[in-house]
Amino acid sequence: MTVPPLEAHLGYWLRFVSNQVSHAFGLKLADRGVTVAEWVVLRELHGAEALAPSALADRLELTRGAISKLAERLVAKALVARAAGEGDGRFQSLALTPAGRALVPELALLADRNDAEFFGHLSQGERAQVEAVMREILRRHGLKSIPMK
Amino acid sequence: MTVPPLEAHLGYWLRFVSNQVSHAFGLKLADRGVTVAEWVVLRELHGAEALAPSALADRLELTRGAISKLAERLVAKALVARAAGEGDGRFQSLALTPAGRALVPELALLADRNDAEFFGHLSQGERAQVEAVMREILRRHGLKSIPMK
DNA sequence: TATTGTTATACTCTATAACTATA
DNA sequence: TATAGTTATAGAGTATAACAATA
Repeated sequence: MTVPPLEAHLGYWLRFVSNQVSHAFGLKLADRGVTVAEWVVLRELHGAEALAPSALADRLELTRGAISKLAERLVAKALVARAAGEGDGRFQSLALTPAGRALVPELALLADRNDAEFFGHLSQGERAQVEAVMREILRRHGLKSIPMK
Repeated sequence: MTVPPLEAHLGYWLRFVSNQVSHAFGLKLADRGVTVAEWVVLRELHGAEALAPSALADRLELTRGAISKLAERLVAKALVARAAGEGDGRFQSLALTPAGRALVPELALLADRNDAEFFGHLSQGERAQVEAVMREILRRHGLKSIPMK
């Protein structure tokens, strides 16, 4: 029986490259004391006044438990502050602290730099095509909450 | 200061899609009692009589410790057998058991199916282009040991 | 009862470092 | 001393499930 090699699967290549890219980014972020998952939360909070943990969980497609743990770490680092939500007492509110708000643009530069390192050699067209393919895959799989802008 | 959204980075899309693809594959493999990392080791061993842990570590770009742990799990599942290497007594030899050898083609079908689910809608040309982009990135970053076939 | 959030637990994946055995 | 391998430890990332508070 003929077994296709690992490299026959596009999923293999994607996983390999994605791991490299994320790992390299993680090393850059580590200098600033945050992880990739934490960066994603910080960036998401930067776009809003405040968000409830459940709203974050929805947007990032993580469980509430996972968000809770990430939030705990970010609060410990004084980058995020917790507050009681208004009205319905079950809701919490997560918002960037001034330190967190100041940090996000710096981390964004690291993200830019990392992307440039791995994808900078591609033409605009190539980048757009890869992005289009990825968006289409997510769309087909009914993945919600990706801002299609 | 304007901060680019997460979606401005190709690395973000890659990570998102790659995680989805790997997770879906992981669910399929879980039915057969193996993980994605274990599958990669099994597939690698399928192409050879036997391999030393250090050879596997080189090919898969993992540490010897990581390989040791994966091998331990695969041995516990009776899919891989350990033997003493010949000559130099420091070397071990890892090889598929008959059960392991029989399982690999079945897992390969799952890999085919998973790839088809996520990438089947792409044209041959699109698939080839994405793969070419990924290979080029790995090449530029001096990543060794990817069989360029 | 249903929902929000936290906490406890667990597992994969991976790394680093200490250690053993062999060379 | 150098190399192959194992083991111990750790931490990120994530999930599920049990639980508390609120509705």
